[in-house]
Amino acid sequence: MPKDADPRECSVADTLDLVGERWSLLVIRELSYGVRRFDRIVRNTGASRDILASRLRKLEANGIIRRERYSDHPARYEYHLTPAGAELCDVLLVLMRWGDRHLHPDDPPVRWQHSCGEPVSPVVVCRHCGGEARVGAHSPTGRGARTS
Amino acid sequence: MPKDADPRECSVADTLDLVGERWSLLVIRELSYGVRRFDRIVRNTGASRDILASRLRKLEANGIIRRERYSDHPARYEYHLTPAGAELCDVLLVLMRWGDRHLHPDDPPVRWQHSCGEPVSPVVVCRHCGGEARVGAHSPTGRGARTS
DNA sequence: AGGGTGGGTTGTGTTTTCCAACTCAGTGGC
DNA sequence: GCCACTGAGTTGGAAAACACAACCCACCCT
Repeated sequence: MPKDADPRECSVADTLDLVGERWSLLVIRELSYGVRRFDRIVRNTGASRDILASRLRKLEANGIIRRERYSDHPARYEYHLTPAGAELCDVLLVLMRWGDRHLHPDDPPVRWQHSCGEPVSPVVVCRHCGGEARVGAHSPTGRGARTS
Repeated sequence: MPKDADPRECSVADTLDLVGERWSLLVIRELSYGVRRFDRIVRNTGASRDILASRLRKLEANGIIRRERYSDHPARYEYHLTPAGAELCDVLLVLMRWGDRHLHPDDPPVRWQHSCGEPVSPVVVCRHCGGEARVGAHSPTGRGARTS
């Protein structure tokens, strides 16, 4: 951190401290697809095995994933999302939507079917009024709200 | 990339290639707060100056931010979100909500006031039916949809 | 006995990132 | 004129993160 830094207090930054390193969100993506085993996660993400091992440890330490033994002798584990981890799927969905729109406008690599029968097309809305929400639409308040 | 890797085709991964490096999303956060100048972004994010310079170049090259000269002699620039960049604010909002819930349950560092008068509390919904959307609720289809 | 799978760890490089210090062209004070 | 300050970077050297093949161990199958 440079000496002249005075970082904004911010939940975005704090969340990224937990899941913002390379591969972490892709691990969560794999778990959300139902892929639970080390080797499969390596194959599907492209992360190297040592880094993946360390990411899994960190995510587990922070209560985002849970390790479950499915065999003793030899010890074998599967990884699952905790409820807190599952809430991060929102983030994936919004990232996916941006990439679908801006990087694959004609053929999204994956579609999720929503319970309404349509492919999911996620929007972020205000839970109070249902209107679209966007950072910057109005002014922020609170400890981290400085605008310069 | 390990030899046995066969990474999933995925818009999440492709989006993270553009904005997933450390500091990139915090740069976008600062621009969304109306902070536009190099030194202020350094101060508010805590990124080092060289890394910030390289992130700004990359984001500009990918059409997420735009550089605008506000002084000649000496040349001085401000940074702005492009429309594509502004759409990434959704991601920030969802990350912020997760951090507010799980890391600052009692006192969120920042609140955004929505046009309805309430503080914004973002939810991700399906644009077709308005119901809550979540990855994993139903099965994926498409080129990147394998579940093992 | 030989090969394959699962879940890692180790050793050894390569690449990023960090941070202070420096630059260069103005601006404001006195 | 002289000094300090600001803005927007760039540079050099050290530290941290990352990559990748190779190894390990214990089962399982044939």
